[in-house]
Amino acid sequence: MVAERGRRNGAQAAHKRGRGVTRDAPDADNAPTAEMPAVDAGNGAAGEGDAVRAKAIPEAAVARLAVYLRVLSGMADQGATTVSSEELSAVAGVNSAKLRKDLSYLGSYGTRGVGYEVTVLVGQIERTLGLTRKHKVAVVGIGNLGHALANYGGFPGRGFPVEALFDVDPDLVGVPVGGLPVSHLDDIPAVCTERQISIGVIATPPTAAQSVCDRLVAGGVQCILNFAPVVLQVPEHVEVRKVDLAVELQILSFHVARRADIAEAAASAQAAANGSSSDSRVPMTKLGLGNGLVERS
Amino acid sequence: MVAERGRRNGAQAAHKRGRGVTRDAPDADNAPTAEMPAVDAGNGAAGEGDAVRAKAIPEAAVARLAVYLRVLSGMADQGATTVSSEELSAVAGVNSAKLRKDLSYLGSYGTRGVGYEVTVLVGQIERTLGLTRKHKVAVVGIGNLGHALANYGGFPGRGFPVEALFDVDPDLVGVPVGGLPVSHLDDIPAVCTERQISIGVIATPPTAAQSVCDRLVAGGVQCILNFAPVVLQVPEHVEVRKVDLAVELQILSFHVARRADIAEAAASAQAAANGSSSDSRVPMTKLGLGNGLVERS
DNA sequence: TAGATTGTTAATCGATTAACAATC
DNA sequence: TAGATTGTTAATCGATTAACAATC
Repeated sequence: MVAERGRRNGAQAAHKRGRGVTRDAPDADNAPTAEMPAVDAGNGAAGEGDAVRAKAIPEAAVARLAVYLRVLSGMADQGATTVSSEELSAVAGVNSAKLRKDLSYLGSYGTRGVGYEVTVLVGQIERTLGLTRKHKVAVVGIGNLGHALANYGGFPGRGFPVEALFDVDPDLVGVPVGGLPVSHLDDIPAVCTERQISIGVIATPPTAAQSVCDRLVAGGVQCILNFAPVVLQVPEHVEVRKVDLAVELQILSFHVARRADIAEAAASAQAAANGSSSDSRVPMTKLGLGNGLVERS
Repeated sequence: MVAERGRRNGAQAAHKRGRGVTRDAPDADNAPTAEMPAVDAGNGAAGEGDAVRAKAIPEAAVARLAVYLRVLSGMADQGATTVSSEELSAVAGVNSAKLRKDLSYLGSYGTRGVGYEVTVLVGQIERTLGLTRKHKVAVVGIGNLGHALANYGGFPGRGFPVEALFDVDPDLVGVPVGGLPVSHLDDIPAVCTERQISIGVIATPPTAAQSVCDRLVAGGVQCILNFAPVVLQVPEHVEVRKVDLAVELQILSFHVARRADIAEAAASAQAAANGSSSDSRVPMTKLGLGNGLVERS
């Protein structure tokens, strides 16, 4: 029942990620100090210039940087040359202070009284996100979703070329999908090593996911994007992101239900206000909605 | 450049969500104490079955509840009847205190010294997530991804039946996909209203997304799951979740890059330690991490 | 200089988690 | 009773954001 030793629990990392920074080394968590500090401490206080970037950009900020990048690219396409934090934050849908703080992780590329140069910002974000190099992708599980992913035009720019496809189905092996022939699951380690795949996308049924994950790791894959509804166990050095459709839908379901509850409460509160007082024991207090909540929307 | 009035910015909400709770009732937040304690103190264990749920479950906790539910269902299938927070948290990959706190939002369904009854927990989580009712889903954009989603077996259980499909392509309209005929984008409001769709899934190209979103909202859809890489503007009462493949990949890219930097830094620290000091000038500037002091424009 | 906007500080708010009293 | 485990408290940690000095 307990996670295997020597493996890191993907979900845990993911959850921690929510809270924090640079969560890849959960151990390094309370003592992140294990190896990094050695490096940092290496050049002591002087060490500004160093791999400071690597230090600590919160995961949430990284995700937002990717959004800013997209917005900025759009602006650049429309000929914008300069943008203020106020403008950019409005379009990206974040607080402008948060935006400036996020951008400050990149360094100091704005001009007071003026704003940011769009192209400079684009370049810096790309650099920080490591988009100046290519990351080869393998898609495992060529079902509906895998098929879609293999053909996906959405892999941003040409920075994430799909260079390997895998499936168990012998009928699929050898068949080209999106111009690339499908290989067998058994060949994952060899093919990934050979083609220098750095990102593995798992689009298999849940039962196969862990085994596929293990083979990807054996093939030297550094990061995994997991669409299978399972909590993957991976070694320390492997980063997992999870996209879970079921969870997304269930979160939405929760909100629908919550809203229904609120409406119901409002209705019975209304009823109560309309006269009969015998039911006063029920709704308001129970729901803990005492405040302006009701009339808000 | 600024978000339209009367609309809420999806991304902003999403980001806030990361930080927070039930943002809709910010008031009830700091003073839940005002009324609740009275109630709770009053009957302690009583009044559970109720809409207490509406109070304040952090979004992050909701997402985890969905994960617990999946794990518990698996355990139930394997015949488990009871589970401790320690076991469940290990499998779900979270801290056990966090798990207990999350479960405490449901009410008090454990037995000290024993643990939780699996079936009870499953039932309570389902109730809280609103899974006791059906949520009809519409998929808009029947391209690769939409196709996959329309056929997706992954929509959990039968709680999220796909009951409408839409696309702009006249050649697709009328064609059944996964047994359901595709309707035209223009019919979104009418069809959604008629079929009582509560969740809209947007799988269109980014340019079409906002307009599709507006029509879904016009059709009375309460929640949107957005796969298009755009920040959607929606009215207050509509909940948006976003799944952004590009952002996921870019986050992974960041981690690959960071790791490379760390390795490099470690290497040069090593080199430095080994004697020669002349190379200390290289990596720092090269990485452009000098706080931008030098090359400020 | 006057106006604008950045970059940063510090206050605030929320989420995580160790620890433990309650209690089965 | 002794052992186990929950539910909750309080300390801690991190993320958000208003506000403002720096400065273009």
